[in-house]
Amino acid sequence: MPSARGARTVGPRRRAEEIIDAAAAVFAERGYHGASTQDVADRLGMRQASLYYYFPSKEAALEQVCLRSVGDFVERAQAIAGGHRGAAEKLAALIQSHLAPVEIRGDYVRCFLRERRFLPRDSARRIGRVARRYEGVLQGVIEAGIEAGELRRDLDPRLTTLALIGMCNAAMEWYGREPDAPVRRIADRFAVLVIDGMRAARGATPFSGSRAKRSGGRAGSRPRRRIGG
Amino acid sequence: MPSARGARTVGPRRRAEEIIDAAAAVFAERGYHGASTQDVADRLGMRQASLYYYFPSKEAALEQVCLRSVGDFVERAQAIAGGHRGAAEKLAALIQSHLAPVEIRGDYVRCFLRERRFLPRDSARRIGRVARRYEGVLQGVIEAGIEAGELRRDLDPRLTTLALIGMCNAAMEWYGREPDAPVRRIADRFAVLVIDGMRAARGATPFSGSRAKRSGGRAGSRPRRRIGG
DNA sequence: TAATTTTTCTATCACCCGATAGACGTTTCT
DNA sequence: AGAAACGTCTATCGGGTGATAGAAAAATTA
Repeated sequence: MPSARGARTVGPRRRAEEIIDAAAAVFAERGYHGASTQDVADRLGMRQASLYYYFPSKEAALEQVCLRSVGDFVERAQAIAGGHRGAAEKLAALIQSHLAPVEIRGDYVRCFLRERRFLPRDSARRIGRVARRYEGVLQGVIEAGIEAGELRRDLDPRLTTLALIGMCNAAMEWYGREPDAPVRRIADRFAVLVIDGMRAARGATPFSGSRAKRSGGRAGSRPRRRIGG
Repeated sequence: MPSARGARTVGPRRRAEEIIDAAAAVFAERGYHGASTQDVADRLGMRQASLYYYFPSKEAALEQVCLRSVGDFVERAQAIAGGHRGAAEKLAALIQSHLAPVEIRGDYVRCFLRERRFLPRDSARRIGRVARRYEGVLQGVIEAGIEAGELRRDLDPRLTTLALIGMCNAAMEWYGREPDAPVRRIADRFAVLVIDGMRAARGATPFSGSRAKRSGGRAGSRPRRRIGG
């Protein structure tokens, strides 16, 4: 039975992943700069210096965490976007897909969202590219939906994409603290919320008119009443 | 002419605010733990030790930043919520109000959003109370809107509130990097996006059916179909 | 079992960080 | 002008940090 020194509790390549797991957990909890390599080592029951057998630097560990976090996000999104369903359905599926990892990879995702900016320039750029590609997939679905007449023509695809992603990312923060909010439920509610707002109006008049107002009088947007459908 | 030592460039109480400004900027850029008191001092052209004339600790500086960030958020929200307009209008105004500080207080707000969790327990709790009160104001507007029949009855007020806030908070992150996206425009788009999704449907069919597809009879909450109206 | 490789350990370093103490220049008050 | 308060400085300290070097234990291979 292995113990004390040179112990190997698990398979050969598996140990490295355990260490990344620990790093993700610690970074997510205390923040990259707030966490020390000692914290990571403690969580693994090993010595701080031993970590450097697996990683050349703390930054490299963060990079690994972020890379695994980003993982197959893009691929899954592309798979959904490439399907034959309507834009609304695709978006609902994309929301579900975006939110899903919070359960089993919450630490990774949170770490990515909050600590990615501390990566060295090179890896930051590489990861940034992936993120931008992901945004592009979403935006593509929205643009196609507009083109097809399924979504409102006055949508700003870029802002809508960012709104959607931001909303989901925010959920990563409070997920687990909110009672009665499993991923499925959150995803469903989010989908209804924004997708119904994006749908091409059937009979109703969009809220548009009231927006750019406000310059004249008081702060508020005096809304004109909607004409019932 | 004041210079070198003991110089006072500005009024008596004003200096402290300059220092908080610098702290906010530095904390926002590098993160609380990633930023050193030296960084703050550099930005002010003063010595690191001199900061401690104004603040007993780095944590105290962070607390000040967060307190000022939270500022009059709640009051402004309450003012809007207390008005006599409809829920949709109030929400649009709330979005605008929420987003507004990013222009002149971006550093503060970003610092609050990202670094608040590193505050010592006591101040974290105090600030947490403020944040929760703010959420409550928004949620109250939504609940009132539902009650009044202006907003969809099947909205989850809590999740909707969090979605709204999360969407806006996310914008704080990318604001300034997105071209052609002044606050006003973002606020308008966001308002259209979610508020139209929240409105009590007049003719349109909600999206419910297509969502839960993919579950194949899984645990999830089978979304109940809305009865139109 | 002996040799080799893999993994962990001990020991240590150079550095930076937050914080304190006390001197010194500046401003304000009387 | 003299005293008091204010604001900044220099100097320094204890402690934690990321990282390196090399010994040693465990696992693997021959």
